[in-house]
Amino acid sequence: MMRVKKKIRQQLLLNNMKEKPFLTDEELAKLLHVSIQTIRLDRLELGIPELRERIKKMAENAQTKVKSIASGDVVGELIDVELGKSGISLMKITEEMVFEKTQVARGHHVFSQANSLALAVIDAPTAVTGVANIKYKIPVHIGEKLVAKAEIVKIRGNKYFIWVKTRNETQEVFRAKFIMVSLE
Amino acid sequence: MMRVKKKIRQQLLLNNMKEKPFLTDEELAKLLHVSIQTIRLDRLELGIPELRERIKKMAENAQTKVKSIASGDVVGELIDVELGKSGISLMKITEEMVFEKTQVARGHHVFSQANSLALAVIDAPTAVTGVANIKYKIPVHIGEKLVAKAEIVKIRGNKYFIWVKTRNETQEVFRAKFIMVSLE
DNA sequence: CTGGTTATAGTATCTAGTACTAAAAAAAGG
DNA sequence: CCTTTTTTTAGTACTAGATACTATAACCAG
Repeated sequence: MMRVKKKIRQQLLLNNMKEKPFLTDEELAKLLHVSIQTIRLDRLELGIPELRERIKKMAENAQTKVKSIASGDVVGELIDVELGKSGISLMKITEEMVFEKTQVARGHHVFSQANSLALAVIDAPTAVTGVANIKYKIPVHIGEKLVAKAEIVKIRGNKYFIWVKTRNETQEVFRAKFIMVSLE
Repeated sequence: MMRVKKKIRQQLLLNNMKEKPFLTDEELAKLLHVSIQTIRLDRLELGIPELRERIKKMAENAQTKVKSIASGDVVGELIDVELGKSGISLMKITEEMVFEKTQVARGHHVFSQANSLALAVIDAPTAVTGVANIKYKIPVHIGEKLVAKAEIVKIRGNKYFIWVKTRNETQEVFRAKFIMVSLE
């Protein structure tokens, strides 16, 4: 029944890789009670690269990820902005944005897109959100592309009144009224 | 004038490390036109770890970072939750949350904390945000600790009316009224 | 021109592997 | 039960990218 045992061991190996990818062949060998050579054969068969390569890849991915978060002054992709008037932003709902259970997007992501857009359309050096009135009309799911449209409806002193409406492919899913305040 | 040259070279080395930390001693040696040994002496003096250690650290940081994002079902730290009644959440404003220019927190982070908390206090399997009424009272800066308190004020059918008030060390910085809708 | 700093050279050693060969052990088939 | 095949273990040579250490060369200044 070694044929079964091997498959099971390789499955265990794969699981281990996902959970803790920092183990050397030696440690893995001890963990699975086989020799180092067996581990290496298994890695070869399964196409799992060596520890250093694994770590390297993680570090590389990390770099790009950190960058994309750091440069995340704006949530969503600004498609078109007419400063002081209106703007359009696009955002795709990814795996990280949804609840595992329901695959429904966490509310604050939809909010973040709208809030970022509202901020982007203001023709002022620095501004903060003052008031927001928000309505989530229907839940948004993974994979959906959200298009948010912002329109400045009124400016009074240093206060900007902005409407943002967000649609998915077929209908309006969210709307918000912001009052943004420009500083200084 | 070798004394000056050395300092300059070490400064160059540091800059290189920041920009592209994936270079081996050998590549660095070629880049700075010195021998490998010189590079190693410099690294020793400057306390720069070897390539593999550098990569490892990046990968480790990445993992914890990814985890904290992935497990980010809840934004902020839940200190105390009385299901169906009230809850308290703590969040520290970090570098990534603020605008570079002003060091003021982006509005959606404060919102996210409140929204997550509102969701957490509901005694229902799944719920989404329906409506939110938000007021940012004063801008929040890097390093501040935000304490959000949520209170369920009314339940009508599948609708939960929740107040969230967020304070920093000294005053109230944000308040929100949520209507959350439990699904099914 | 001599002394001290800075740079280079070279060797032994380490880790976590690859690549390869050989042999032992286990399981399956007949 | 014996043979064949599969699986596992053992062992050697070699690699990259280092550390640690010693020795020597180059330079520059007083």
